[in-house]
Amino acid sequence: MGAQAQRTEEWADVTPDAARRLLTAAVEAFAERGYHATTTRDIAGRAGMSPAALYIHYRTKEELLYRISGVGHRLALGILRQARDGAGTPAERLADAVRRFVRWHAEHHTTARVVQYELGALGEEHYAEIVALRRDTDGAVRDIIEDGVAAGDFDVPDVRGTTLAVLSLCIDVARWFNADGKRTPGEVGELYASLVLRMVGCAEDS
Amino acid sequence: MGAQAQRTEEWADVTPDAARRLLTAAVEAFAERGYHATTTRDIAGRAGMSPAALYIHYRTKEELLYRISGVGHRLALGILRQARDGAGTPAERLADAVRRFVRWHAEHHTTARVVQYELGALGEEHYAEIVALRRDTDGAVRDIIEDGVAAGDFDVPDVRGTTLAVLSLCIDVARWFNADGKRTPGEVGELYASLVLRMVGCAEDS
DNA sequence: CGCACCCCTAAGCGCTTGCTCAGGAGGCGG
DNA sequence: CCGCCTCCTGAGCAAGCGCTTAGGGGTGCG
Repeated sequence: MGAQAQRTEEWADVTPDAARRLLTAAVEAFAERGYHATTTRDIAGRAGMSPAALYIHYRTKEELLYRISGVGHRLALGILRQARDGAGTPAERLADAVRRFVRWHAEHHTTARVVQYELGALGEEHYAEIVALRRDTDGAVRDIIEDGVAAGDFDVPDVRGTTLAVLSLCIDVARWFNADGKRTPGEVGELYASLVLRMVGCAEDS
Repeated sequence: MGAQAQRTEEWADVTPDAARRLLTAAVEAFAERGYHATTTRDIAGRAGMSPAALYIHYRTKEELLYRISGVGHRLALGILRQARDGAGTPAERLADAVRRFVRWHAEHHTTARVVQYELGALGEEHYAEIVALRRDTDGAVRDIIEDGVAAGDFDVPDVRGTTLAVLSLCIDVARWFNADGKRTPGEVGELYASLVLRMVGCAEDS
């Protein structure tokens, strides 16, 4: 699946068409240069429109970031919750969560970069809303690890610290992953799943 | 040791005094807001000077970032090389490297944030120079892991991937670490050292 | 056809940005 | 006292910023 197909799928429910084109253009630009170094003229230009067209669909440049951040965070949270609530042993569910979470960060690394590294540019209220989503993200991973500890499958002296480390490890994939590199998103997900199982002292590897 | 003492120690060899004040002001500002969102007026203001004073000591705003990035990368590389070339088993040396690398990222998290997350704002030539330093950083960690594998102490199927993951984990400390939080830099370093030993499949924990 | 509606553009406003430049304050050798 | 050197400031320039406004063209409905 090409990047184009990914994008239209990821933002499929954004209408009208021009608003979606502006959103995906903003994702690209923010990921490449960062929010503050991106101009509204650049975004509009990538979408094939004049700078003024942006303000018909979005009130400010910050609103674009907020929309992107919201969609991305809800998607990431959904992935982790689905893994947490799935069937299988805690080890299987943790591996599944990491595999899919990492895979998303690699496959959609442009979106993920904006989602994970540009939240500081959000306005105060929007920032607070996003931070709440991030707490839920943390909670989902912690739940799985606590299940594993309770079942006696994991050996984790510091649950909160280890949760933080696991999430940090996965998130940082968005920073270094390069689509032209030799690792596929699936391979990175597999590697990371096995590393994380080791981090929680899980007896058997999967 | 307070943040002030840390700063004067870290940048002790920058002279004259005004140039050092501007550098530390730039570190603070870049870490808080990011390079592009920081104005030269803000930097000069924090250093207690007029905007024009900045250009007596530095040719551009980018040169400030370059200087900070250079000092930071050389410091980080030094920490890892010292651990690599030290005495002890590969496990001891890897744990030492992670402990001190993470500790530095936590203690100097303002500097580290600039060093690790703002390199995209560097000019082309400066960027290439810094990327070379980062390759050396990767090499130092890989050396230790390869030693452990050769000695039969580590079980690492994918050395390059695991090296990448270990460094990524440590670097990301700069992003989330909060000086007001309940974990001290030393505690985080200790936790991360034990997690990394598990990642490399090291038989005994230290 | 007439007209309202939506989507878009050309032009530009007010402001901030990185950076420059002429000149002033203070120390120091003669 | 002078003249020089170092370090710094006040004022400001050209360019680029986010965003606004007045108006044009296409489409669908009566």
